[in-house]
Amino acid sequence: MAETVENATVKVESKPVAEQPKRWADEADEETPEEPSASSTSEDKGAEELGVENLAIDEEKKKINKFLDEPEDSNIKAVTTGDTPYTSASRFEDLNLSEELLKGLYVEMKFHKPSKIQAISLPMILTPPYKDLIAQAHNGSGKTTCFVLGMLSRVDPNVKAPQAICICPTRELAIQNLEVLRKMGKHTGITSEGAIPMDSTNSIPISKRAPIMAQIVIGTPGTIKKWMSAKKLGVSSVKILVFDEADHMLAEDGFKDDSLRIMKDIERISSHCQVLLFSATFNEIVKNFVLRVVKRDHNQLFVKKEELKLESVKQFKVYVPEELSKVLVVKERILELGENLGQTIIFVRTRNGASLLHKSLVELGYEVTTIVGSLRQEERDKIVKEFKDGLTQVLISTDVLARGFDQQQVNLVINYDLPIKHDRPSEPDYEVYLHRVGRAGRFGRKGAVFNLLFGDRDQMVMEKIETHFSVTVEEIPDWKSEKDFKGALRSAGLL
DNA sequence: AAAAAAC
Repeated sequence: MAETVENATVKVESKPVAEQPKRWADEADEETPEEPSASSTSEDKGAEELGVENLAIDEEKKKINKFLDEPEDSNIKAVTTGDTPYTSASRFEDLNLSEELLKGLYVEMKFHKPSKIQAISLPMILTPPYKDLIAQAHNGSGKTTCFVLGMLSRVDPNVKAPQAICICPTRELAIQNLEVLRKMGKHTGITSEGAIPMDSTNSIPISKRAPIMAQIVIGTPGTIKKWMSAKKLGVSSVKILVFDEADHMLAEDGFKDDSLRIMKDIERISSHCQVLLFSATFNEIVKNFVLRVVKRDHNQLFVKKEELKLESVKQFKVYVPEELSKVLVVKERILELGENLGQTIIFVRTRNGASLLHKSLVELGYEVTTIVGSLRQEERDKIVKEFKDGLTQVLISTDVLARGFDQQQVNLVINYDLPIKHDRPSEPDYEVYLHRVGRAGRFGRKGAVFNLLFGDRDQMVMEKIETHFSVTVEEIPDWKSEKDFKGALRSAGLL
């Protein structure tokens, strides 16, 4: 009951309604609360229902935390091992944060209260004995705040040495996380540094640099590894190690080797290092591996894959008669209609595809920018900055931006190509699909995804995606009909 | 017939 009152006060804001970001906290008000009986079942029964029996945790110590004070948490399942009790934090004040950090949260970040995942995970992160944590939560639900706040809070401001390291899959994500960290930690005086590849022109080789003194380091695996082996990044004081997009960081075809190497090197030198693994996705294979990577006594938060889709983002599919028709759909339907709907990201499968689409749209008179990993570093930074500053409306991207990229004005995502497994092109890459969808609808905002489909393979891949996430993706009957597209945007709440 | 990082 207290929740309701609090939410009501939270909603008072001076911003005009149209601009006001929709928060998960608001979304929760509209959900039907979980039936009381469901949360009062015995623990054993609860464990079965939650599907934790196949998780590699100490059976004797297994314990389910239901967080009864947060009924809207019904779709995040918490499993703790050991006897440490955790209480969900309904307010940031419940977390013993410093005044400086609270100021960062309220004044700089303009947060009111923890989101679901923050309420559950932060006590787990911040309570001794600082157990490892594997945390899954919806796209745009505020995972970054969990680990950034975790790092800022656990760092001792008086120790002038690296104490927290965060590893991300792309330089864009590392930069973004560093920006969040600096904003949130503005009043704390805690120092930070980005360990990301630089253009050779304006960078000093690491061998000639002084050792890193920053208290928090956020970067990409290659550069972190390089700094460590060059003995410029000392890890003896590191007490918290974060993997953002952890499923990808520990996937066989991701950064598994680098990540394990870094983790082992740190844990060998720094004895009590807490490891945090965050992502919106953990497929079964990665999940099973990840559970073996963390220490025996750890905490877990997972979401069922059927519940991962974002309710606020409506998905559509449209069949086109030939591959080339996709350009026309983008141009004549989506871009012309989408002009005033916020920003758009168009995902393509290959760098070459990105370049071809870019040329076509520019020839047709559209202003678009394109980002791929092969661009020069400063060029990448410029394109991302322009998009984040709202100077560009439409961004073509490979999967370099599929994960984590946070731009609240993105309302439209176009899958120009569906994400597929590179070794089995008839198999969708479900995780990438979900991450791409998650670029729209940040923090519960409205959004739409258009999947452009050509041929039997696309149809099959799309069907598999629908089955996997138990979602029906509405078909737009006629790719040439402006009316159909308008109807779609209207039903997505964008028009 | 991939993208990412970085060698």
